[in-house]
Amino acid sequence: MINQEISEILGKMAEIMEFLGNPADKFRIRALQNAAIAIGEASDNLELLAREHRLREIPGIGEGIAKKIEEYIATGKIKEFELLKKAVPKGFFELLGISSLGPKRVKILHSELGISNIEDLKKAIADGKVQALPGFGEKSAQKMMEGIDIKERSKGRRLLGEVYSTVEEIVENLKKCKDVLKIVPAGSFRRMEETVGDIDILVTGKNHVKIMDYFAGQPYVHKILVKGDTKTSILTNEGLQVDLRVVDSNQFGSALQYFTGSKLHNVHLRTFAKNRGFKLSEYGFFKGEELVGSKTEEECYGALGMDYIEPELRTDNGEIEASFKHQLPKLLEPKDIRGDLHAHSTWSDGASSIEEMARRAHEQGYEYIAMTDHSPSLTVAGGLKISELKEKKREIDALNEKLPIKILFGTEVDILKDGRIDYPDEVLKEFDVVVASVHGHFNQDNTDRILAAMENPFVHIIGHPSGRLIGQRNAYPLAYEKLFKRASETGTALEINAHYSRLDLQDVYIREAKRWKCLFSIGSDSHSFKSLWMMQLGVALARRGWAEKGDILNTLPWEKLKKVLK
DNA sequence: GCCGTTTTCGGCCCGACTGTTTTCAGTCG
Repeated sequence: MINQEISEILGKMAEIMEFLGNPADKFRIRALQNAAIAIGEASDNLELLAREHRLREIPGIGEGIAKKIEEYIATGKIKEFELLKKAVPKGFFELLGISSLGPKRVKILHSELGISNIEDLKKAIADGKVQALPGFGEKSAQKMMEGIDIKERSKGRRLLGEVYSTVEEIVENLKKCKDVLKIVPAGSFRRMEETVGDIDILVTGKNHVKIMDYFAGQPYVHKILVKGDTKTSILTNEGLQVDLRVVDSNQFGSALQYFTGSKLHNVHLRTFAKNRGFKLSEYGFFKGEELVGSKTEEECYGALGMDYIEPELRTDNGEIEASFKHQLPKLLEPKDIRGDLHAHSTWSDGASSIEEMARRAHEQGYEYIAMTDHSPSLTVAGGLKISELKEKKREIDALNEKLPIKILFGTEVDILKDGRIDYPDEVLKEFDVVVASVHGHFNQDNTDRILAAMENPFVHIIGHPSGRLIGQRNAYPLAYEKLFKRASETGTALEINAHYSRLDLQDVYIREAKRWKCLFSIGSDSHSFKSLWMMQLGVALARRGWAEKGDILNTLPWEKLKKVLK
């Protein structure tokens, strides 16, 4: 999305300016960095904001950066960036990607040894030239070689759902260390961002050294990157970086607050607090010299006169002000979910039978699960022909007689290229739940197709509305305002697809759609009973979009849901 | 370059770890 592109450019501009090293640019650099992060996490599409001349509503964006953004939207380029790029060696950003190398040292390497890319650097280290530079030594050369190795091994940020079980395993493993009292994963994982760069884990315990030794000695540790009394960083065998921080129990709250971030949330919170005479750090919240909060996060926020802010909201998008005014939403919680409204079975492209799916759903505490197998157009996914539906219905009816959970007769139909649905109305009306999704023609604006689907009285839910696959396929262009308006008018729910590769709608749009009073349904899009747990990711996504229980269809008991769907 | 319960000027979050240093700069989060 355009936000990511612009965020990257602004960040790179800051890096180049640091490289150039003009002292007068010190705070300009910081402003660019702040803006880059703010845009990366902004809950609004920049193109949309620019059109309405509302760019400066994003904290950190002023007149100068707003102009640059408008320039990029209009021309696809930022002139100043094009000029700055000419001032750095070709492999500059590649070199910066190496851990332990920043703009200052890249500059020395370039001016002293003419190093402009990773290959040059490897050679200079092999020749012993880097080690001989003032300020550099044998150790830093070795660090750089390790940094290159890590860069080549790691695949960048990973999907939340892909690291989920790894984090659970590491937490379970750390529990076995008898010096550890409390363990909580922090950072982007706790905020449930769609991707995570590394994993931060916070523990409390008396004997810091023993805990660090225990952690560093585990079989999943491939390499120790940093090891100290309060922080140890390792690389797992799969190339995932895990940072372990140890604090005393009485500092758990302030430390958890700090290590949960986001960076922008913390910077804003500290500035906010500083203006009121407080000083915040991971060791405590202080008013002057007096400690006013440190044991729990509630105590810390409370000391500032604020309500507790849920981790998913800590993106610096108005949550600090809302908390201070006691206007935060009461967020949806996992226990509010009574069923799953999007799941597949062996009837189409799933790996589990309806019975297996239903049994696991019951174990998760659900009252119902909708079995929404594909429709005929999706031949690759074994979509059901009309003639097969009766048999599937009979199976569901039989299972409903013997299982302690209600199985809903559902379907995920295709929205065809012209907006029609690929079952006729007299077939559609037999289903309990109809999810309508776009499964083809991704490279066009699909607003009209989806609007047409919403007009169909038998369509209850628009599945994965934007069609994106994280890191693989961009969302197709959509006029979101039109969709939200019509969804609200027709009572068509928008899906919050919980599958970790989709997470669609995104938090940005959930929040926007909520302003239009749209309804949502959360579906795991599971193709196996083993995937039903992904509902948690969908709940977290909904929370990141400020959604409350009343916004979500599948918080309703079946008897009420049935009426809403009709 | 951004921002405002002290401000349209004068500040800009705070600390750990590392390596190369005799007191600190660079990097990272």
